[in-house]
Amino acid sequence: MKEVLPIEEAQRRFEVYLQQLKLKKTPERFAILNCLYANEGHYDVEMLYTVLKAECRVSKATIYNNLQLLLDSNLVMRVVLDNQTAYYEKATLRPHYHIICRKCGRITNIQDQGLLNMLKTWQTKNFRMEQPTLLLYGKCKRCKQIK
Amino acid sequence: MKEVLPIEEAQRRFEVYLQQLKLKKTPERFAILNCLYANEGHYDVEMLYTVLKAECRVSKATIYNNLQLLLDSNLVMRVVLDNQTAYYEKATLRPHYHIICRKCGRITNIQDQGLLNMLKTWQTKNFRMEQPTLLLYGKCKRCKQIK
DNA sequence: TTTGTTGCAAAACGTTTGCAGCCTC
DNA sequence: GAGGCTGCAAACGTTTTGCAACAAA
Repeated sequence: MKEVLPIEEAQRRFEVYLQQLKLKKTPERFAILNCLYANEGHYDVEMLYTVLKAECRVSKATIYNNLQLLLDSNLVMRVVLDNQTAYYEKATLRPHYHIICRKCGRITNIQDQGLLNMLKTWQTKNFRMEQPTLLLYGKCKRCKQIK
Repeated sequence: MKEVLPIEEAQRRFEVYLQQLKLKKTPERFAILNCLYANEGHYDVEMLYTVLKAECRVSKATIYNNLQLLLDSNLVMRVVLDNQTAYYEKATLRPHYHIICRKCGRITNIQDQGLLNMLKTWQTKNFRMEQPTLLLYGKCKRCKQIK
């Protein structure tokens, strides 16, 4: 679950990626990367904007643009919940899925090799599958108790 | 996969549901129900609006309002894809999951008791799970050939 | 007749685009 | 210095809300 690149390595790879595409190393780009890599958890654009705004001058347009860049570089992942909001998190080295509490909204990552294997054996001749999106909604321990 | 209520039964249940909540049986409400039950497939609001507009006078606000009602009555299901769009379909009697082709956008329903069972055994003491959302993105047979 | 429902328009969001000025390289 | 990148504001697309007119019960 903690299998993510160290922040310095992520930065280095992002530099290489930008260089390859002849794109510029702007402070805003690294601010977004750093925010996601320095923290656990899942951020929507609004949350990112709030956090980043506190430490530097940045606009939402820039955040949107650069999140796309970070997705393309595979350093960041995106998950869309059934509230139609996109959340961003640092990429994990192995696939993971999400548990979402309906009550408190908390998003937790889970990994399960058995499940992953099962899904892999599922390849039908009619469909070439990408990494599956598995969202488990429900109530977390804490919220279960509150009832 | 074809395990859905006959349209007449769905209508009857919707009537009962409306009655219980002392809501009115408006033609718009049944037009939406009928559209989803008379057709296979997954409709977003825009598609529903186009179809319904052709056969009767209806506004999008009404469609939005009544889709919520149909969801609450469990006669209609909603799935949100990673394009952040909500799609609506008639409810199936057993859980199903979705295969989505990245190329042509086609959404196909799948059922798998083995997978369902596996997910059920997954109940952790920390989480009470609702029906899982499983989205399988990839390329369908047809689009695989086009390459 | 009563009350919920409708269509329309406006508002409220989230996201994208256009553009003048700025900053990497 | 050139071209990409930024912030800002406007545009855009989707969903919600307010309201007067309407229709189901």
